[in-house]
Amino acid sequence: MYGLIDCNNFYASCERVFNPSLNDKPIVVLSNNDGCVIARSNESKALGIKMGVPAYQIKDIAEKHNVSIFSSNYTLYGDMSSRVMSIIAENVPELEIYSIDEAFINFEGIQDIIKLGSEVVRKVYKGTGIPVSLGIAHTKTLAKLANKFAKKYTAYKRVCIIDTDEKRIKALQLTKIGDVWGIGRRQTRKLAQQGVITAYDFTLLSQAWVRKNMTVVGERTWKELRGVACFDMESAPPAKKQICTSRSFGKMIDDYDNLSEAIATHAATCARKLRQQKGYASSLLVFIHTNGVRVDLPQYWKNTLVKFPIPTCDTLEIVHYALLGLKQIFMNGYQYKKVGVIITEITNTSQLGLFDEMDREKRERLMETVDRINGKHGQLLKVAAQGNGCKWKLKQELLSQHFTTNYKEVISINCKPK
DNA sequence: TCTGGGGTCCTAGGACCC
DNA sequence: TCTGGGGTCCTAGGACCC
Repeated sequence: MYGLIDCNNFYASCERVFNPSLNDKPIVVLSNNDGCVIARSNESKALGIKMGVPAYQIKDIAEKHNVSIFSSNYTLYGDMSSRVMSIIAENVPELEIYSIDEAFINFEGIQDIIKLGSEVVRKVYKGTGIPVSLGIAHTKTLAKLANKFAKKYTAYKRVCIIDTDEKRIKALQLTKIGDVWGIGRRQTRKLAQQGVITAYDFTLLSQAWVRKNMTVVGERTWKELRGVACFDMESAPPAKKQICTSRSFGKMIDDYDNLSEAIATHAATCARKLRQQKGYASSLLVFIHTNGVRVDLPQYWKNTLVKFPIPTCDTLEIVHYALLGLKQIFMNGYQYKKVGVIITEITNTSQLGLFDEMDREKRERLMETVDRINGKHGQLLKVAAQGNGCKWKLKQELLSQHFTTNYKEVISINCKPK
């Protein structure tokens, strides 16, 4: 049996843990640059605030109902996530971290799954203050479905199991096809033309039709909903094949110097992520573009691929090549909105070059030291080309404290002497 | 005026090889 | 008049996820 455990309204819950006065109050968390809504507490959902709407569109409703609005605080959410995950991992036989707020559990060999599941849910809440829900079933897709029921109906007490065919069919009949894991907007529309409205309708289609019209991807979902497992546990996440870092600017940027600082910073971030997975890259892609929404301004979208002579994970080298790429594509006279770096052709070994003159061992030691210091002190050491980022940084006007990762921002409690 | 960021997988079609 | 067959690799585009 598979379990899918998932944090309820994760980002909103994280904000609440350190600010209990927000319990039972509407909260929303915004995307980077305070752009649009990416997380809502139940109270905000009840107010009709939709996922993904631009922040300015909820201004009125937020004022009227006193909604607390936060910029994304990924440092806090990432740290809370690892606390949640480690508590789960301590209590179950096998865990697959699927996203920042979700994990699959393998319950193979467990006698009383509901008992253990309920205990994990309780322990996570007790240990972190984050409420979680658990769905259990024979396939991952059905476990996802069970999880939705665990969240929706309080009678389940946050744990819902689909362990009989009767329950499975009932759950499928109550689920709209678009809410199934793996069925997106496009397929929902296509299926509606076939008269498919619920997940149950979908399972009644012929396998041949599904295969022909929805490829093997759709066929796997079809099988999983019928109780045939197609997705196994993946405990050690496979190394990434590409690593991308990009950001939109808070304000548009038109000069080369600021653009190059942003590119250098993204390249350095990519290099750090690359070293974390012990990889080496052979090329990178630099891209820059203007704001497509502003049709009144001249538009420019461009990217370029830079090949490395020798695969590397060295920040200094990768920043250097990224800046070479930027030089090739930069054009004066445009208002740039977004830039990024994508590292590609990742391998786990580096083939040394015959004419390579760099002392690679020494540089690897340097990078190890940099990573160690930055790991403790939060990106203290930088390449000079990264600059200070004051002109192109994110818009984050409503940021909460880094309660768990910065000594200066640890929560303080005022105790008045009696 | 204002709308995120980081990934994966699959398929079709073209280039190229023997 | 008539012009093979099988395979790999790469890329772009589409679809999906959180």
